[in-house]
Amino acid sequence: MPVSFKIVPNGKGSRTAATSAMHPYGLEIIENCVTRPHREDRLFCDLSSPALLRLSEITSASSYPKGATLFVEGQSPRGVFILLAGRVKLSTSSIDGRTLIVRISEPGEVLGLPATITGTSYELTAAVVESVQTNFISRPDFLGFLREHGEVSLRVAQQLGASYHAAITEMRSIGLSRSVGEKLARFLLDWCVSHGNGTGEIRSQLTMTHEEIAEMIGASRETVTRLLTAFKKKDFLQIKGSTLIIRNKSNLENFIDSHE
Amino acid sequence: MPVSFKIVPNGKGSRTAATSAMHPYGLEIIENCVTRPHREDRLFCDLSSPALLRLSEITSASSYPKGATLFVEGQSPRGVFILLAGRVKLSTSSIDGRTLIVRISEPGEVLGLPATITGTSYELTAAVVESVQTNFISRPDFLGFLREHGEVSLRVAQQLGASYHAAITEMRSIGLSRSVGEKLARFLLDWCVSHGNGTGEIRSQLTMTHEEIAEMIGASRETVTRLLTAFKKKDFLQIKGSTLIIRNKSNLENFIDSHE
DNA sequence: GACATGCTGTGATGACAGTCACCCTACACG
DNA sequence: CGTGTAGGGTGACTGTCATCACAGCATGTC
Repeated sequence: MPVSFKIVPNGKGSRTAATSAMHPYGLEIIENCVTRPHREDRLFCDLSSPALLRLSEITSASSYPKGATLFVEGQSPRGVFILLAGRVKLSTSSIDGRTLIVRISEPGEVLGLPATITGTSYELTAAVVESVQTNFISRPDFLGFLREHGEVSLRVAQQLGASYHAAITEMRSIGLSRSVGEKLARFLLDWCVSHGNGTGEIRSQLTMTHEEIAEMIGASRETVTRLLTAFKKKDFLQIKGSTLIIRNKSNLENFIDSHE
Repeated sequence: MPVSFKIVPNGKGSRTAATSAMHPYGLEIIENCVTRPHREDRLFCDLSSPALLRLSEITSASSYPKGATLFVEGQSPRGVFILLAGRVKLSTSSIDGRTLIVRISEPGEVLGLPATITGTSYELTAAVVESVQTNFISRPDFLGFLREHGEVSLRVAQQLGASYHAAITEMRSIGLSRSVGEKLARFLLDWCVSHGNGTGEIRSQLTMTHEEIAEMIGASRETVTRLLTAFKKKDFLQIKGSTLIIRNKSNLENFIDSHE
């Protein structure tokens, strides 16, 4: 299967266009890399041409519908998935079905990297929430590639470092909050930073159900509902359809600080 | 100052044989380090001699007394610390002084790696709890070393992957437990796995105060005290001085499962 | 249209655990 | 030897939040 690797020159590139645009084939991550510098997706930008060539040989594209799972917690690692389009929910769960959503991955991210590198089982389950297109690289191919092209290992390490950082931040939020309200407020502010429209704006699409939010912050669905209405009453925010508008960011921040 | 790097020979792999057998594709790092599978300290075993030589040039030894801090959360990364002796508490804290202990590091581990690799600020604070000896490598030296010796980057990546894995496990435990009792039980069982005497024994030194345990599992000191006495009453465990004896491991495990 | 299904909103209830308050012991240290 | 400090133990009280239960309100589907 022919796979092309575009190297996109530095450009402005509206962020919304980047995400909504479809990525039929190839590692257009490169494009995302340039337009969205803060994402953890620099794995394969700017490689030497032999490396890119080899990469194209070991990469295979595939798509998955909503509801599919790329891999399951505990499985031994088959390889890495480079997310080209769609969104994937990374979660872990206990025996009784309680679930903790660790992250919602977006195009440009690489999934399954830690497990593939270390050889230990996948630590999370990757479930498709919006149908996705991926480039897959099998573990043997990937490890071979890293050995041949040492430069890439460093990138991989950086990527893993960033993931670690994110995990610690998440732990802070879950472990150090006094109340669920605090966690929710933190979550909403974080969400607007990463999914807002660029300039630190306060309006963004909230594409999750209350249930899912609850699973992200470790609370019950009802509590999330109640807290959201409480925030609305206090005029911290507004919700129109799936659009979340933070009306009073500093109040929300104060709310966090006041109880901590 | 002369610095020696011990190269650990292949050990007899008892129950770890299963895991190490799953890596047929080279990258023998994991296999090489069969002896203590749970420690993340493989970074510099078995390097080529030029690499070792270079490493000795950029490494500087230093010691710190109890109470000292190697680095503080939020600082920009100066470099990595290789822990030779002593123990270090890795924690994060909120503005009001509440603290979450993420990990107690032991000899062989490398501290500050994610921040040094990514260039972002240290995500944790490293405080000495038992006076330590370290080998320090400054960030520029370390990055230069990685560029020169590509093989090492892969090890670094594996180390980071392992750290990520540990962080996720920690998050699971904190985020998915229904009660504090559950978290404590999990913590105690984990502790005995990593600090027990080898063969999965059920007796180990518990070198932390109730306060510190509380900070590890995100609970209050009083609750930890009460739960420990409750566990004693139920004859799950015994505490003599600083020795913890799990008297009934399966009961403790059942206790976890029953409420989950 | 009838029906099922998924999401949101809300009340009542109760348990868990954090907080405050205090006491006790051990141990270091002048 | 007294005194200070760090750690452990316990009771009383209270707030938060999970749980159950059910009721609206969309959406899709037959």
